[in-house]
Amino acid sequence: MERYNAKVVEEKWLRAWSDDMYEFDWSRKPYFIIDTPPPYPTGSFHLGNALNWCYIDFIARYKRMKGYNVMFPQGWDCHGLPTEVKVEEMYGISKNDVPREEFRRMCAEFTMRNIEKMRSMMKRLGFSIDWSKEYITMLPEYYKKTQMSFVRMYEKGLIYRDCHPVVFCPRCQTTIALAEIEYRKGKTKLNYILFDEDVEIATTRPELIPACVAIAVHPRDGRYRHLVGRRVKVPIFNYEVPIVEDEEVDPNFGTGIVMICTFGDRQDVRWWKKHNLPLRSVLRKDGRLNELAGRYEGLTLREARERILKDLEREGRLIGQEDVDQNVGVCWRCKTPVEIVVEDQWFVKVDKERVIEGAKRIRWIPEHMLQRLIDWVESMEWDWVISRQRIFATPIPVWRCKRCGEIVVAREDWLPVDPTKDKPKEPCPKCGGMDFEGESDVLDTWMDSSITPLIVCGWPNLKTYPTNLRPQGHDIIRTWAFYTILRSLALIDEIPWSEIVINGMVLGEDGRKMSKSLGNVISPDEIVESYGADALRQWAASGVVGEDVAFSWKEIKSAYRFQQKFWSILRFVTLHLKEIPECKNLRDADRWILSKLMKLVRDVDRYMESYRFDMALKAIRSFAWYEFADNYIEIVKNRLYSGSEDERVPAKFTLYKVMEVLIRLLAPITPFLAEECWHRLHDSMGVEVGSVHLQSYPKVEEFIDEEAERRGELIKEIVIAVRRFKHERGMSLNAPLKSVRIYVPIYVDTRDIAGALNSNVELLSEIPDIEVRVRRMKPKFGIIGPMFKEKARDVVRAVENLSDEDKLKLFEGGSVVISLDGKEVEVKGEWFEVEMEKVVKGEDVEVLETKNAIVLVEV
RNA sequence: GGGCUCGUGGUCUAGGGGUUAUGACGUCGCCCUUACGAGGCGAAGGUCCCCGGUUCGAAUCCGGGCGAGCCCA
Repeated sequence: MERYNAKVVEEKWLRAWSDDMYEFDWSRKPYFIIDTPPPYPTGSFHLGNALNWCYIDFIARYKRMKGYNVMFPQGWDCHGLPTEVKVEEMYGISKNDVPREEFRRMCAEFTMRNIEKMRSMMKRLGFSIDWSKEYITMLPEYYKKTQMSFVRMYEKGLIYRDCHPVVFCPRCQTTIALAEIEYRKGKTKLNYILFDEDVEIATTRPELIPACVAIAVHPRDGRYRHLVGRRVKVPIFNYEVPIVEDEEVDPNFGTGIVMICTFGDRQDVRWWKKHNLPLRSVLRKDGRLNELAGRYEGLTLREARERILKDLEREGRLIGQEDVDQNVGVCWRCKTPVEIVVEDQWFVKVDKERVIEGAKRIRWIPEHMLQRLIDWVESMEWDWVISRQRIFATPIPVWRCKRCGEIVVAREDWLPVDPTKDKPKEPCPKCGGMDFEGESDVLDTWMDSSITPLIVCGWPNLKTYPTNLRPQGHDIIRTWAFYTILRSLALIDEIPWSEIVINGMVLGEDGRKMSKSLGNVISPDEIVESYGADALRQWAASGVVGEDVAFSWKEIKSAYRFQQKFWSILRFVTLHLKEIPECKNLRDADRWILSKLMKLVRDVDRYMESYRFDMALKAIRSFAWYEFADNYIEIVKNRLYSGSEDERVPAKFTLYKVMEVLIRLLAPITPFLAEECWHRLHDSMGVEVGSVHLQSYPKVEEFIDEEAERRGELIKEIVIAVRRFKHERGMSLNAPLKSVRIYVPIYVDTRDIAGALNSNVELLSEIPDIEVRVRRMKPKFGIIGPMFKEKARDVVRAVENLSDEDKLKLFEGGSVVISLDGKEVEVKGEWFEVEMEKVVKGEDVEVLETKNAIVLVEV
């Protein structure tokens, strides 16, 4: 195979590799356990996932080669709104149109199909996942544990039920957590509305007038001091509300008088609590107004807004309107503006201090990502709402006694349960009643996915803890990372991972977020199709962990090109290998590259250890391409082709050694290329080997040799200088030279220099006697022309005829006096561009100077 | 509005007090050199965002601007 065909090679190894290569084994330590974040089975494994998984795989393969027993599990976080929404769309139904069971089945089926699609892409990309550890959160053996975690936290008093304002999505008809709100910039109208005859309020939410419970002004707002304590009538609805004062009213916004509703936004909630105001909930669970809204009952908020504004206008109470910018909170899933309602819900207590303290005990990479978590936790105002009014989710294992109202939580040995179908196995502990109502609310999906580190370690019978590593994106620090830390601390009083590696987002080629609407989405399939998985993996490695990376076809192409180069290096090497060569008679050049190879191993190992895959790959690439291929191989070619046996063997050994090490260094990053090369290399020597992925990582061997490196650098320097000289002379690079004499400060092996230059090489024992001579004086006619006009040529000729001494004077910036038509004229050095050359007195040789050597070449 | 990150040749990027600032892509010139022309050799191209400060010395450290991105309000 002359060219490296990534597609053919990769597909071959996908067939050849078996899954058990990567199987984790509890009986062998040391462990390295990765808490893979289970992706949501959307059906497509996008480039962002690919980046994240590449990082995981680099680490997993590296650690495995370093002797760790690595667990790289794969899970699927199935439950949740997105699938419900998709299924509703697909079947053209709403969740309530079919029985719960049926709806769940539809979601589960859809999810399994999606998982299958994503699995195959993950396999195609060569991830060393231990599929025997796969878990699927919607299956009973998993959600049983989710329920168990609920029960345990409930028993510890960390979960409670309460009536509290929560965020509600009217479209999805469910509660959502604070973390699930997104903010959208938008414009809206600020409405000036007259209450009574003299109180002019400004509001962006006129539709919430029926929920108005107070009016507020700033305490030091001189305009309205007299209003405080008064009561005003709410227009249209004609009930009275108090006027209160509060520091947080912005006197500069609108009229400086605001209406407090239950609830327009989170500020309303704060005021409502602080001023102990009554509750007027006007929103029904279907997102429409209820009976408190009087004649607007049954309307959606949007409809009500229009009607109310119209009615206000008719009554002469709508005094004015103006455009304002506003950021509206929307549901992360469907982008519908969210509302705040008060509902009986289940909450998880958030112990901010504890989470922050725990998070600080985890090593964050990059470090500054910890700050994001801290900022988020510190800004949390409410506990975590975990109940959802949906279907496809883990049921909350709780019943209410119909007789006495007692809450009955399932016992662990009853799990898994679905309280909408199953009954408690004991009578009500309080009143002995047997009639129960099962909880129909279900758990937030994060309740499933925030116990994954526990699950992979066998919880509740933990085999080890914490896990070593959580790799994930920075977009889900406030959700996934936060919830997982919280739950791990709550359940077993231990942090979930000792390290967390954060990956950036993948941007489109234009540097903007990848999105369908921008049309800059690239799928892993496209890349794999034309360049293969290894090229994609190299692209992933080329960014800095934690920073956003723009996708780039250029990077993919240069990765592909490196593969070709590496392949061609391998071909050259195998051309010269028939058996494993002995390590003997090493010459300077061999010792030099081997020493540099060992330093490469040392560096790459450090880079991999600190997750600097970009540095690791870069170091490997430039060593392979520039040091090994361009220099070492060029230098030893002559020895390989026409050297004696004693000269050839050490070169062959070196080729073999360098190649063998490079392949292993590459294995975690480009597993396919490495595997193919590993086998080709050993095949050529007639040696049977196992997979490169079961080998150990290269170690720094005894080849480091500073002295050899100095000599090798000299050899390289000299060869490069003479090759450049030949090139400038238009000579072919293998053209022989009459003689090459070298003066170097230390002894150096001339065998390979002679070979590479195809000439005799002699070492000089003394510094040659070199002097500088002006080779050519190129007149700057732009200066000389205007000065001397038609005499310019004569000036130039006169200068050309000057003695070497005078020319040198011009070169040094001085001036010389010449005679022109009998007159004396001063000529300045700056009128000429002077080209210099170095010569050895009395000899016709070229003098080449390099950093550490003087080379005399005779053509 | 707050927090975090970042501003380096045309583009992307490394470095993070000390000779001449790294590399890649692109551009230009030369080369059929027994692994590779998707290659080799070489060249051009920079106010290291701006203004101050610390220092013998700042692209680098500090302060302040300006700009970008992300996260959050």
